[in-house]
Amino acid sequence: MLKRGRILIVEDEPALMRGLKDSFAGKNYEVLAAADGEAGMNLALSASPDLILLDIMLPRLNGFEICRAIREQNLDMPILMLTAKGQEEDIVLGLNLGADDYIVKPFRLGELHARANALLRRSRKQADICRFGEFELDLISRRLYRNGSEVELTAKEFKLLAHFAARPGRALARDAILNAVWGYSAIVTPRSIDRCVATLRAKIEADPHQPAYIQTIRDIGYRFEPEGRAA
Amino acid sequence: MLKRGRILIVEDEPALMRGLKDSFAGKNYEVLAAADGEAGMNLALSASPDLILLDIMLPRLNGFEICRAIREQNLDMPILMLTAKGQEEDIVLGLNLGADDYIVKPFRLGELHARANALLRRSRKQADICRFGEFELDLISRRLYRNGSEVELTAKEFKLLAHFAARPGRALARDAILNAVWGYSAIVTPRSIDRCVATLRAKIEADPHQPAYIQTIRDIGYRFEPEGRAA
DNA sequence: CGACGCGGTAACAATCCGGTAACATTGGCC
DNA sequence: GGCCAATGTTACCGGATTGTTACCGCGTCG
Repeated sequence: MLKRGRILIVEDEPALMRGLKDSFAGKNYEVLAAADGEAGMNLALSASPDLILLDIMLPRLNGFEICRAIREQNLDMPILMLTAKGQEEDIVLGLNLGADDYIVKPFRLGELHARANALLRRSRKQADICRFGEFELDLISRRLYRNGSEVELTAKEFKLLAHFAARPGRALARDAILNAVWGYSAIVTPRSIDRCVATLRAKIEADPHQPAYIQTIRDIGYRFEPEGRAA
Repeated sequence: MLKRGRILIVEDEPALMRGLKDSFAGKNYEVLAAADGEAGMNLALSASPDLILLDIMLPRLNGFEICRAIREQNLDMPILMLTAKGQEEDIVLGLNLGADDYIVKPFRLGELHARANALLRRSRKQADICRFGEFELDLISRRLYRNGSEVELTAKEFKLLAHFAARPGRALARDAILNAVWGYSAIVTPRSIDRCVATLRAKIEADPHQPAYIQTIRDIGYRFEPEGRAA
């Protein structure tokens, strides 16, 4: 059955963790769990969840540090802080570090779900089908069509193109792309990205030497132009 | 002075309205105010604010109805509900109707600001454009347009121009520019900056010998005049 | 077990800044 | 008006960055 989204829960108290896990799993979310800060950080970076529920007082690495580290990596999944620390300074600090919402224990489960949904709703902006030029990228069936006929993509190519298509017109830094598509821990040459872009261009560009969709910005990275190059 | 964003406050209690207005205006937001639901709805539709602070119990049209109506119009500015109704059902209802956050009176002003900032931060990522003269500098797509047609810039030129555009009308010392644009540790001739300014002028000035935008201040550095030279 | 395809690295080629140097010009100051 | 310092201008070169090709390891599937 199709999941509504992947949620990472970082919480060290076993009872609460179990409750959260069950309640979100019961609502048909895919749940990832981490009981300490380091494990949470690793999962956040490697599993690219759609939402993170983040406790603050955690062993090894606290929630504030995790939050800042995630944002420094240019990852922008929503973060909902979930903690007993209800002082205004803590709330302000958490939100300023890049959290999107902050809820104080003890909380009502219904409210938590509603807040989680609100965050997911907003980030889920991305439609299931992206159209650009004469192409259709179907994120559900993971297929790309050009004027109705399929263009076969490899897994990496698809992920990269989906990343591009979700960020039309924006200048994307090479390292940000590497983080998002390859994962933070991937130890790959910066050249891998060129290579993947090259194969993608070969498949979607009319003239790969004059790319209309995937433009390179020297010294920066790439930019995806859904309407093709205006020039 | 450049505003950080346009906020619409819909609140019927005059004292609270005044407090909110002052506190946001003091933080350099542009504030729109509405004292009843209908006025709020009209402003939401016509003024396209970047954020709406929405009371629920309002004369004429309540906050829930406004929220739903806005979302039905496919407007997606963030909505922060701000109300004395702290029952879980109300919170869940508000969030499910399309609100992005919900804060219960009495609230702490610092928390409200932090939450408003968090919402703006997320939605603001969409556009960051500096205008000057007939130019538009898009910091997101990293492009410069003159009357709609693109002017190609190199990485250094772009960085330099962005630096200028962010500091309109100010005399900028040469070494300060070097620090900011080249980096504190760059070991370059002071002439590099002239060179880069020269290429920039060649691209944006009508007559590079009579620069209107990038003026040199002898013995000091340069000054960027967004409206062109008054003389 | 072999073939194949994906995805990565390495090596090479082409390009493109961007820095320096050298010279021209300007402007201030006496 | 002339000298000097600061800036504009031009030409050139080196190196970093990206495109491209070739190759290889690994997992999958027949």
